Amino acid sequence: MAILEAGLDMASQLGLEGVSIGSLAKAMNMSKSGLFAHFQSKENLQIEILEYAARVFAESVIVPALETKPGIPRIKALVNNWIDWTSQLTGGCIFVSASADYSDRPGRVRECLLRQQNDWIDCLRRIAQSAITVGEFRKDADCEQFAFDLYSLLLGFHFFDKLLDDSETRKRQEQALNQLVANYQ
Amino acid sequence: MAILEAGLDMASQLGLEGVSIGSLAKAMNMSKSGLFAHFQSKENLQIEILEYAARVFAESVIVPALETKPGIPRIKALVNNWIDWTSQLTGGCIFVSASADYSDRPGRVRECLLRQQNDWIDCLRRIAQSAITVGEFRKDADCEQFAFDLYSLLLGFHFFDKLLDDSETRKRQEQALNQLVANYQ
DNA sequence: GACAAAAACGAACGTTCGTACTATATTTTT
DNA sequence: AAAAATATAGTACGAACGTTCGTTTTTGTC
Repeated sequence: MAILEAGLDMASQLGLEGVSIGSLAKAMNMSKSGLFAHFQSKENLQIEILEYAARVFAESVIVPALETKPGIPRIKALVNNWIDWTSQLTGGCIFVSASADYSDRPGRVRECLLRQQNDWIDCLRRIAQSAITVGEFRKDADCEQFAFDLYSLLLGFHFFDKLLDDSETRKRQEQALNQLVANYQ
Repeated sequence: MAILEAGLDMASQLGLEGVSIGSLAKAMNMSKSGLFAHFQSKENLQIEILEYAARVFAESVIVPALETKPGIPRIKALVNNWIDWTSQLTGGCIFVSASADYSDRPGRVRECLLRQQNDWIDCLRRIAQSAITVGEFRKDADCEQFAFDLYSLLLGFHFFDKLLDDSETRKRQEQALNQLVANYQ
């Protein structure tokens, strides 16, 4: 849906909480009430934006990575896709900003986000597991720890890339990823 | 100032943008206009909260770490102080959430935050440098890279600790830190 | 105790927020 | 072609937003 696409773009700039019915309606050349009728509350709108983002994320980050050869190539593909995904969005990764915003704001939006992020961590863990299976990671490698390490790296990249305008961030990320992978071989 | 302390607490839960003059006044048992008179705009309030947070951060995270023996003990002290700082705040680290919120919101608040975060990265870099000086890091260790790696680790910890309620996060962070330090020895 | 300065107050400004109704087009189904 | 379902628009609402104003209360100094 076009509304959700515009909502996602707006949320990436201003955060999920910054998407107001009025401003989104204006961006869509619609009346407030006309747009509001599609969702029945702001909370529903936020959740639908989040779920739309998850669909885009899955098909542009996860699916293409899973089509790559398991092991280190798949890991690098996933990382590159993730970085492409964040630079595609105007403001930044909606899941990163929402995670900061909703860490202490109970409700259905938080629950939705939590479910999604748990799925994402699971995905990272499984990719490490497949690297073990094909023999590129040590047999006793800690997949949970790998998920923690890799997501930390991505979050760090996101911070340096979006807030600071450090031209060397991409190189830093590549070096960190190489070191990370080496630690598990 | 007591207002800034309450403002910092509120900002850690709701983000800097979520601190409204009215709600902060209510929390302080003051009138909106009485509180407003202290600052002359919301932007000023946000900046003063940010600078107050930086003062608290400096004296509770950085200063005690600098009193520790340079090298790995100082690094570990800094990390532990940082974690204490984040768990001290109700919601989460104000700098983390503000970095996500203001990555694409130009203005004086963003400039202030950017200055502070650059200082913080500098601090991480210097701590790596002092580890080289005392001979605990390789002579050719890349201090910039270390700052990137360590802050990524802290951001990752913050994410796992605040959003997910993963009881093993602390252990994951310790293991990642040990690995990180080992990579630079 | 008088007096100036600083701090807090209550009321109102115009705007935007999310939400609730009702009415009019547009599309789909029968 | 009629009927039903869907989408958009219009208007209004109470509340909260940041901000301004003039007034009162508190504080410190002589």
